[in-house]
Amino acid sequence: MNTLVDHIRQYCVLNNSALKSLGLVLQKAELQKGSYLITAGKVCDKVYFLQHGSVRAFYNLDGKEVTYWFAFENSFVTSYFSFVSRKPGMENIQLIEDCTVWSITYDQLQHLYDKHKDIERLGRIMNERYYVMLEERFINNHFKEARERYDHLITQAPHIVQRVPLGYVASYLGITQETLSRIRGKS
Amino acid sequence: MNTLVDHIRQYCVLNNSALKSLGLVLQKAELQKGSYLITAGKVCDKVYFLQHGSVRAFYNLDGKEVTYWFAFENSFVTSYFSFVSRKPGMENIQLIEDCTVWSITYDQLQHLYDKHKDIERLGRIMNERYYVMLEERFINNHFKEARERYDHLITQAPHIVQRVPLGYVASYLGITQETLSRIRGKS
DNA sequence: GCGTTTTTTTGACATATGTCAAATGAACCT
DNA sequence: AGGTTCATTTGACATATGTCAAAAAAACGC
Repeated sequence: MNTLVDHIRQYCVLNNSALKSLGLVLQKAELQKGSYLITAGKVCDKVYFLQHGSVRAFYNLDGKEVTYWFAFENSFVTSYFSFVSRKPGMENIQLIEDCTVWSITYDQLQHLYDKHKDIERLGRIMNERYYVMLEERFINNHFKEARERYDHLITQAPHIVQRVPLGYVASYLGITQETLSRIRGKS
Repeated sequence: MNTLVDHIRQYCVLNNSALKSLGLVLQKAELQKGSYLITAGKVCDKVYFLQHGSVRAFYNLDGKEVTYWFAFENSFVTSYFSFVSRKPGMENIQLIEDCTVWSITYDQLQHLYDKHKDIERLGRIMNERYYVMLEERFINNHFKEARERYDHLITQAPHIVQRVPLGYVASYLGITQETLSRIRGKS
């Protein structure tokens, strides 16, 4: 759990009482490549912290799997829309590699929010940070050509290309696998 | 200020003490079409609540203005990245119509966060909601064709097409003005 | 109402990306 | 090592969208 605590410290400092409450509810799990954290059509009931491994989130769009983000060690993972709105989501989150995760349920988290102002603050700040990351991604993808998006990816997040099958990466960049293959061939 | 208070009530309930503190720091302003709330290269120091009117946010990319979102009455507006990270941003926010706005500075807001758990919670919940909205937009734009994006826009947010010049809408959809014009011609 | 400016549409053509099918290459299992 | 599966590349062609220039339409000021 120390990796998680270290990670949280980057966002804000929690007092000991908050840390202790958090420690009491966190559940550790080791999961296998290919299994799912969340599947479409269900209400997402947990937030996960990824200690080791990687996952992808994908939609089914017109019968095709459309991967739209990845997460790696030291990040939080959930089906954001579903978790926040308490409605069934459209997304699936699947392990790309074997993972070690820590999880907390929605009710547990709300209880921590009520009980500890520090944790409410942590939630507020984390939401801010994750918003900024999504915004950056949005701007990059929306206004640049496929080639530029790929170049940006290999400089900003080379681990994605290294650890993720090409088909998923293409989908992530919003292009077909063939186009990505051709872009790579010319670099 | 009542519109703002009503709006906030959609997210969560504030106790009277928090509401009073909020009322003490909010500044009202009437601004003219064409003027700017925020310009590129500066650290954004305020969050605005838009009571009347509309604004657009745009980047300068290779000498071209690229509009990437709009806001209308009853919504919050800021240069999210810059406001949160306290760094200069790349974005400009300009009034499309005359506006009535309420504003609060970064320091004032942090002070309210410290003083009132209710307001910390409001911040946390608002961040969640705005994240979900951005995510929805991201998914729509990233994985659908221009035509579908436009159709989605006129059903989900017809006021945008009605109140905003076509060039800005095209940019928002990630296409050129000519392409948008042709799409409209065929519907 | 009339000229001026801004916004939107249209045309001709260039380019980027998608689609489908097949070939190649890599990983995996026994 | 050989066969099987899965991942990636290549080819030929279709289509969507961009670019540049000009025309048409709408909004604006006097």
